[in-house]
Amino acid sequence: MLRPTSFDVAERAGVSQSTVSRALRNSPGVNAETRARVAAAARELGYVVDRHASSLRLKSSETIALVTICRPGEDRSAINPFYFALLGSIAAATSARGFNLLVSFQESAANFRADFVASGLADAMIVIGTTSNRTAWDFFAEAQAAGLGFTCWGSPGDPFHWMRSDNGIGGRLAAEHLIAGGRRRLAFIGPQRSPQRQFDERRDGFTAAATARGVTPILAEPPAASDRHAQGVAAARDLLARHPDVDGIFAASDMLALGVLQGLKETGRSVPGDVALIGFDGIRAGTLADPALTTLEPDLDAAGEALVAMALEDTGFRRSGTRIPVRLVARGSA
Amino acid sequence: MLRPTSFDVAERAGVSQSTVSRALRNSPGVNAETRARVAAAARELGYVVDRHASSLRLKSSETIALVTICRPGEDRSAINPFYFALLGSIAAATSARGFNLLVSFQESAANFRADFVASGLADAMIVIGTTSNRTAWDFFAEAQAAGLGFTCWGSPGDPFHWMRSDNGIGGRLAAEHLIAGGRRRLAFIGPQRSPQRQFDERRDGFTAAATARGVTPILAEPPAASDRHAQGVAAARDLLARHPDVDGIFAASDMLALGVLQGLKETGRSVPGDVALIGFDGIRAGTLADPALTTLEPDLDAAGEALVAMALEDTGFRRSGTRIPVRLVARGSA
DNA sequence: CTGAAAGCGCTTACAG
DNA sequence: CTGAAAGCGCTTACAG
Repeated sequence: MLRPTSFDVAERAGVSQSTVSRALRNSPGVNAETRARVAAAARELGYVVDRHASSLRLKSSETIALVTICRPGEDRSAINPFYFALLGSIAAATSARGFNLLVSFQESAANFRADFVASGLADAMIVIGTTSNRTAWDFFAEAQAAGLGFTCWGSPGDPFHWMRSDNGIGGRLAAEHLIAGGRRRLAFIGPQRSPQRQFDERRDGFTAAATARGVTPILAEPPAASDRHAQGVAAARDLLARHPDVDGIFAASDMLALGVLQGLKETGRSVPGDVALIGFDGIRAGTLADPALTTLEPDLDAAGEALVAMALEDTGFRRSGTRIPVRLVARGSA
Repeated sequence: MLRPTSFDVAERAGVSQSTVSRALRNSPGVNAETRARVAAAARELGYVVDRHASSLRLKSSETIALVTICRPGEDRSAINPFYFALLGSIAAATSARGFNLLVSFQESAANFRADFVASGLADAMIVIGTTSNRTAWDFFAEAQAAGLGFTCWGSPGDPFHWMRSDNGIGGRLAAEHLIAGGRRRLAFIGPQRSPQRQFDERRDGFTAAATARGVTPILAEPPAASDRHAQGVAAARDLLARHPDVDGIFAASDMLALGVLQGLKETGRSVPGDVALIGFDGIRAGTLADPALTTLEPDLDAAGEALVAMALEDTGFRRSGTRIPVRLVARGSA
């Protein structure tokens, strides 16, 4: 018998198929002794409930679909590790509820898909990933408009149900930390025209806090490049060429900051001696840098839990705009 | 209408439900005009085939389950990035076949699960992840024995259907590269008693090639620590204390190598000046190190494709023991 | 080329 | 507390 059914278990336990179902689902009103006999029969046969039949009947699959948007043509190993970490925390939150996680990496029209809930495969969908793939975000905006709802990390705003870090506070903490360390010639390096609001929020929090302390930061848009790291390298070179006296930099993300770090070294600057540097995201690679990267670290466990909770909320009621707390982790670079 | 069914589409298109099913599945023998009318009706209603009903009927879910074994208590962001990259390439291979990917991170008895295929949720299961969690691998060995088969990356051997890198060749390439660079006092740093064979293979390939060239490498077992990076730091300190004249190190993995790099710097060694260093895995963080890490990089696209292909093979016929090619990527550290 | 009908394996309202 | 039966939404053999 390749795959036993509940009828096979019923026969072995000497009860009806309905009783097997009730016993295995821990429905109330099943005799304890009967329940035990059914459990034993199921174990002996290696019986496992068929999830398709069960989900079809219950109209609920107890699974979350997670879409991670990538850069077109990007190697999978080049995906920003922040998103892998977020994926991991979403997986943890999902499994803590006994849910399954369906994962999909999408980058172009060739593999765009937003119908996981419509097909019954998942009860809710979460979208995370690079902010730089506009085509992808446009696709998901259309999907949302067509009724294929989802919750996302760090979105452009209103049409989406979103969640993001406490970016403004993170920016403020960065400014305070740099100024407390005696830095006065500050710069922010980050995308200024991203479709997503998070970078703007980091910049604005940083600028406001610095300005309040009498410092006006330079704002630097990183040049276009293959990825954030390459952008960081180039941005550091440009910035130092134009403003050789900069002594404190806040980069909008860790990958960008790691590039900036390399760029600084290449232009002969010591970190943190000549220039103090702070990133954002708390990715593991930051701890491996030399010097280790000081960063703003969002509480990823909270993020995963909140994303899953928000996604599972009935479509009618979703609290959009949840903020995930961030903390400054001071390491070697600032 | 919350979720239209094929009956709704049938009514709108003025055909029977069976015709809708045939038209949407591109079954042969459907009039072109009928097919178009059905497609239009489906589009207008936003109809998507219910995958549970479909899978139940077809007895195939077109999904792969991927289990990633973690260290107990390990933070999700601390998972070795090699496994995230492998996850990404498995996702790519899966989606290229039009399959879905169910992802599960497991670390202890609290969340061990191997019944994805038995429950019909997936057509096949792949297991990857840390070699250091023996409890987990024991659990999966039992599952395998109980008939819950799977394909895994870098396994202990015979009871499993496995696939791994061409570790022996990688070890040889490392030895050749170090010796060609003039190094003579070589060491291998890596687990010597791992339940998995991969580290042994890397060591043996390295040792054999070095010995053939008249060099006998020192073999160093890294001390126990929270993760590979921490092990690497400690291992470098130990090794240099005992053998101060070592001038070439091959570390069994990149995370270990990154730790060794830090340990070398802490003991005042320059890399590659005093000591040349080679890792294994090709993780992204290696490119961010200072100096960038020379490494043996497996072809992850091939690995993902092969893992999926092998897992999907009929249970009767599985070619175990496929080898994934590796290439030496020379960067700054050696 | 198309339709009526059986059946995939469950869950649960209904009856006892 | 337990059983017989309906029905979740598909796919496809069978009949026309």
